[in-house]
This record gives sequence, C-alpha cells and structure tokens, in this order.
Amino acid sequence: MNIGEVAATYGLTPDTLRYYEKVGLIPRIKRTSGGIRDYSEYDCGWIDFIKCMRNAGVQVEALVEYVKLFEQGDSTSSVRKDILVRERNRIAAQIAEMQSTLDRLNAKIDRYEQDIIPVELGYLI
Amino acid sequence: MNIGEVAATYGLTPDTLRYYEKVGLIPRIKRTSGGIRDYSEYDCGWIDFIKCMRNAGVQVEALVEYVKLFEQGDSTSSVRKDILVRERNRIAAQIAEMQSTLDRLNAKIDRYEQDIIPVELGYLI
DNA sequence: ATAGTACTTGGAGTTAACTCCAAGTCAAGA
DNA sequence: TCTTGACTTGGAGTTAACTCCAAGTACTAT
Repeated sequence: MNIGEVAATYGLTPDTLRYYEKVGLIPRIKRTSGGIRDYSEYDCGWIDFIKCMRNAGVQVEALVEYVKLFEQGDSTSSVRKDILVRERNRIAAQIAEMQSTLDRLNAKIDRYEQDIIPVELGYLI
Repeated sequence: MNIGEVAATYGLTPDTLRYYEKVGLIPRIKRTSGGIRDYSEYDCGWIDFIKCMRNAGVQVEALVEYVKLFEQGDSTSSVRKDILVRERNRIAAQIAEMQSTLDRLNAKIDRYEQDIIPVELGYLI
C-alpha cells in the first residue's frame, strides 16, 4: 500500500503519515526501489493503534517514547507497560471529567428546554 | 476578589484569566478605582462554568460565541441552546471514543501482565 | 515614607500537532 | 514517448491556547 491508500483507509492525510514517521510515532516505512513508501500490514497495525491513541488524546511524545522502547526489544517490556498504565489512567480521569461536564451540560440544556428563567448563579449561566 | 485570588481558587493563572477576558470568554470584569480587576460572585460563576467546559475540551471559540449571545439577552436563547447541544454531542462522542481506547489499552495492559508473547498483529503492538 | 509585592497594559513568544510548499522524481494510461 | 497525477524531501507556515515580558501603577506592611 502506498501512502495515499493508507491515508484514505485510516482517515489521515499523507502529510500526517509522513509527519508521524518523521517524529518516530510509527516505525520507519520501507521504500520501493523508486523510493516510494510501501506500507506493510504490520505498519498498518501501528497506524491503527496510533490513530486510536491519538483520537483519545494521548500525546505524540508519549507514543514516540513507546515506539522507541518497542524497537529496543523485550527488555523494555515493563517500562512500556508503565507508559500504557499511565496513559490509561490519564484517559480514565479525562473520561470522568468529561462525564461530569456532560451531566452539567445536560442539566443546562434541560433548563433551556423548560424555559427556566435564570434566578441565581448556578442557573444563570 | 482580585485576579490572584480567583486564579488560586480555580487553579488557573492570572495570565489565563486576563486572556479569557481579552478574547471574550468571560464578560469584562469591573475595575476598582485604581484600575484593578474586582471579580464578583457572578464573574466567578462564569469562570467556574468556563473552566469546566474547557477541561472537557470545549473550544474557546465556541464558548466565546456562547458568551457573546448570552450578553445579547433572551432573544438569543435558542441559538445558545443549539451551541450547548452541539457541544454536548461532541463531548458524548469523544467519551465514547475514549472509552473504546480505554478498553483497548486495558486489554493490552492485561497481555503485558500475563507476559503474552506477541504472535500476530493485534497482539503485537 | 518606603520597600516589596501584586496589579495593569499591549504585544511578543511558546508549544503541540499538524499542514503546506517548492522542486524534483516515479509510475500508469493513451 | 508523453502526459498526468501521486510520490519524494527538507523546511517553512499555521492554529489554538496559552504564557511571558517590559514598563509602569497600586496596595500592604513596616
């Protein structure tokens, strides 16, 4: 698969894929004899994983760290796990925060729907 | 309350509060005779609301739009509600996305804990 | 009265994560 | 073979959301 096909498949742009490779967010992609990137299934697996993590707000830097350790082999397994645990916790905390904002927004929308006249601070805004 | 106290109360910096006011994310704050910002309870209510929304990832621009409409009075009520609904839906979608990433991460962490040797794509990364 | 700290402003600088550009190369169809 | 569109690179530009700075003013404690 060339870069355009991969980009279309995963809903990214070729520029983003090159950027990801440049900063080490995905391993270096092999080139054809003409110098064009040829993505393997393994590469696509990484892209899928990275896309999933980025969509959840995991920072590029954390993922770069993970990829780097992964390439260093089995000995880095426990550090890698620590990174995953740390990011998992971050995401869980973020979900909790967003859930409470969601509740607050729903309450506010309800008041808009019931045409409640704002009378005190909590209802005002 | 002056800017330092409000910043400490809400875990923001004075610079951030000035920035929020500058771009219209909170209404303009009244000044003392000496020109120093004096935050009322009403102002703090806004700050609390804005902080909550920002923590959930609602964009500054969307909130500016909301505040602007709010200042225009009751006639903008339904447009304001639409903004809230739109942002509510965005947050709900984002929570769903993060939840699925969380599940994936948890599965991956489990495999790390069980020392499962990566054999195929899904397990590899 | 004075020292010290926190406040004011306009505007410049920073960071993350892309996104775009120019100049050139490769590959597939007519 | 030629055209056309996608690919290559290094590097510059963009956007959002702050964050910092300089020069000056205001309040607070001694």
